[in-house]
Amino acid sequence: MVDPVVGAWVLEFLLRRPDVGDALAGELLLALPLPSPLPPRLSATLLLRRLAADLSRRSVSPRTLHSLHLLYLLQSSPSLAPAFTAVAVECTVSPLRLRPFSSSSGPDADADADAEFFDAVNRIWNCQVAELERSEAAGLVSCALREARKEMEAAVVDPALRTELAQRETKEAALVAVQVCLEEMEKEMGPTFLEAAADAIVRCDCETHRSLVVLSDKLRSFRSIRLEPVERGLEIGHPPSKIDRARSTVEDGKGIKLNDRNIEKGQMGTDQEQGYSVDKNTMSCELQEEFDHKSCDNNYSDTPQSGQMDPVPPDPKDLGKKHHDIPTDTFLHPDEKHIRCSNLDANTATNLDATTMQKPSLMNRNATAHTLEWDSIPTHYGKSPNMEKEMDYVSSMNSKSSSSLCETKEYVLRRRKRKWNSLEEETLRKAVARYGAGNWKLIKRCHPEIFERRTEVDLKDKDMLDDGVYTGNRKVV
DNA sequence: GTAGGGTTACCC
DNA sequence: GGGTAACCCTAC
Repeated sequence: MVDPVVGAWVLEFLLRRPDVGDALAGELLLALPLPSPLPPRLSATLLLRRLAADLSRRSVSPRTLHSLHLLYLLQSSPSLAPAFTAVAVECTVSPLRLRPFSSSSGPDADADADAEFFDAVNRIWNCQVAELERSEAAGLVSCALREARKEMEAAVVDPALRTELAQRETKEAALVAVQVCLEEMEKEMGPTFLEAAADAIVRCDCETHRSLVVLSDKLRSFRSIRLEPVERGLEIGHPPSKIDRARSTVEDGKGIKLNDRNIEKGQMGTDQEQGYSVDKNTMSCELQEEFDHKSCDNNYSDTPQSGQMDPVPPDPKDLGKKHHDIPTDTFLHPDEKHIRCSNLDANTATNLDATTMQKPSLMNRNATAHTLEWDSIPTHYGKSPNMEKEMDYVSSMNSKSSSSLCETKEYVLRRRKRKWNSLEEETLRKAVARYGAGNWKLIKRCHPEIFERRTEVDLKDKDMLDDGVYTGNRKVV
């Protein structure tokens, strides 16, 4: 069994080799045992490879933007800010180039392109960039970025400016900026750990030997903190090794895709219903889900190609956080992440009480059930893996205490009823006017603080109520 | 993810 | 007890 720390060294070395293709890199990432979270240096290497892959395909996408942001958090470099600006502009402007040149295509195509542009302006400039300015990554916010933001916002109300932007060579500028950034950052990173070690051995450089020993000790102590519980967990359940899993995936003909999307809702649901959970100290499955959950999932749905490493673009709220420790799963395909999580789940589940395992799904409706309210709202009904931990029961029944009610399984949990305040109502009204009714997910995402305690369905319900579409539960015809 | 309709809690 | 706002479920 390869030591995870050694696995990280080997992977870093191989990823820097130009003759190791993306598909092979993907297999290596999956097959090699690695520390979790990944060491920053390896994370940076992965992100640089991701950027290189984008360049080779001449692709500039929101993922490129996210890679640059993550790189900044890992290793700030002066070349990152210009690249970030150029990529942000290209990601915003690119929908405009889809507008038809001939008028025969009709106004609908124009409107669609404009709508995509408006959405990009909001998502990238109003959310991501605005949040960057308040975050630890504020160094990415240059004068050029501010100027670009003003121009993009001006283009929202100026059709002529949109036409002019559509004709600009923003893609070429972004590719050049990323290329420059890539070259500079690779230069700054210097040789890989293994290369440095090899050099030291060849030159018998005593000082470097000492530093290698110190570094090695540090890495080992890091491993002992983060990985020992995982190793213990793996011993309990005897799951297939990562190499086995990688092999079976290849044999299944699925190939290995390395991207980062949310764990399939259904898959997680199955685990929750079975009462599986993952110890926070053992693995970052829950943290990963939180990381995923906070990610902007709209507009990043382009299918990744096999063998690419695709970190997910961040939620604007997350832009202010340091992601020096990027979980291993950040670079994994959802299928593989699920394999990893479910294996660990199964291991952890062996320690669970049988009664916990048999707990019925909270989503099962019982017509005779009484209702309890709880304070903490899951973002999606029944989806929170920590639902039981988060529950704050508020009994609405005077005859029974909360504790006695909790002991039965016949009670449906219900959120505490909260009246809409004027700020929420006003914000919703404005948001509907701006984005249109029906874009509840977008509206919630653009006002996360105000609608923190509201679900997308709540927004819809409130809007319909205010519009007089229905009164209470009676639809107005 | 959203729409439509059902259920529940709250207020008078 | 009735009206209604808020919440929930489920089909698409």
